[in-house]
Amino acid sequence: MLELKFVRQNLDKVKDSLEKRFTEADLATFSKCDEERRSILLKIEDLRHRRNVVSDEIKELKKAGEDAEKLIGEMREVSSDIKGMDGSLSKLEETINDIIIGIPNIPHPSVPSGKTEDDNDLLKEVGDVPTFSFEPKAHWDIGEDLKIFNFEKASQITGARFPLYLGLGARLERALISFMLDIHTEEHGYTEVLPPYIVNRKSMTGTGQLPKFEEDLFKIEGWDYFLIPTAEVPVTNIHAGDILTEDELPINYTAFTPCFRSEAGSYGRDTRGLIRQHQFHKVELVKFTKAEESYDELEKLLSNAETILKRLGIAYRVVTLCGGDLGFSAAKTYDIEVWMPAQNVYREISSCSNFEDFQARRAGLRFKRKGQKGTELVHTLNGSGLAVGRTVAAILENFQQEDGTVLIPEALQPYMGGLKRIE
RNA sequence: GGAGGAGUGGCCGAGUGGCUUAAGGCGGCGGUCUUGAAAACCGUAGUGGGUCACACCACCGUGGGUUCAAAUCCUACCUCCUCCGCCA
Repeated sequence: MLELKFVRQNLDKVKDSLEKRFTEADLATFSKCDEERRSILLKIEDLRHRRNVVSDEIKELKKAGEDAEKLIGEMREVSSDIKGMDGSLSKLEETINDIIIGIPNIPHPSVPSGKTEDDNDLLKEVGDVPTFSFEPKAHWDIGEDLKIFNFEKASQITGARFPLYLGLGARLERALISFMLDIHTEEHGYTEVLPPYIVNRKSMTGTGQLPKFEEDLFKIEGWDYFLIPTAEVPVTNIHAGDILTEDELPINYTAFTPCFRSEAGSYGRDTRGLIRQHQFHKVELVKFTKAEESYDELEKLLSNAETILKRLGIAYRVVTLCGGDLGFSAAKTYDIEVWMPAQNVYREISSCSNFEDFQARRAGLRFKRKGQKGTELVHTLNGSGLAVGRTVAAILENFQQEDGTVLIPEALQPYMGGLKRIE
């Protein structure tokens, strides 16, 4: 959420931002209600001040044993006036809040303009795209042939877009999770956390999934709880409402969790394989930093996520998302896209974002600077490190052999009990 | 699920209608002393809104209510703790 005062004083910037994102917000209503709110607030505060003063007088009169009925009668009216104005005030505030909570973050100046993913800026390409002497198969065919997953059974158990890993498939998924967590905790200095997989409405609002994107979430019937679409939500909310000290920052967390997404509006897209599922696993990286450090930390975050693909030896590229492709809460996002030989395309496998103080303001994430009065909002960042299912898909496609077997990347072999090949 | 108890500033903790615009302590910050530090002492300091700066307003888990006046009374809800029951 943007600061009320910022929106009031920077309407042009907000308009530019909305244009860059190809989205809209009712700024006219905002301005109108904001003005009204301030004039009413002024009157209310005035009346409250009067009430405070006169209440003191009443106290004194009563103590002196004198009659205070006249003043009490007067105050009775003042109080009822206040109550009436309070009602219209909260209505205005609700309207203002509804608008402001629906305004997306302001993109960082370095964010390229553009409307769709085709307009994203290519930042770099890393690793060699493999060449095959045969027609490479799609990962769902490889996996079904090796009997390491079975999508038909999964949809029999639940429905479309759910995974069922078997044998070495399940083992591969588990190996990758440990592999990723070990690198991030032992080499990159992240603290491992295991958060709840179900969160309340407040947490979802804190990180920006709500109120705008409720249709993308699975809601628990009979509860105001939701399945998490990413570990970002519970992990960022660990410090909701906290006032941290300067020397606690930066805080780096990594968490493995399942993720649940309704994928509303994506019917017919990526219907086969592990790319787009209602349930998938992800190792997430989350950072809390001081404002002046957040963009350096974003570069570190990106490089931490890249390390996983480098160790596995899979080719990828990094793009900077354009304004139109940028997520609601993000000020800047890098996507890591992994090479998928069967489809001959790069597919998103990680998204690394700086939210600046946008989530911090919603969730109340603050810190105190040494020797200074008052508190400051922290900056929050997160990125996938990496999406596990998509990594499995990438391994299967990139390391497939002509005989249908799949070589296991050397770095991963210790996590597979020394196994070198799935056959 | 049943029965009790509790939620107050960064932390601990006092406070049952107006001498509390939240006591006291710890921690923080500034200073005195010291070669330096510690200790001791003095001072300063909650969070947010508002103002050039003051003034002023709000905030004691959350929302309603009573009252001229609410941290304090009523009410609903949330969270935590203890005991009992059930359970991976």
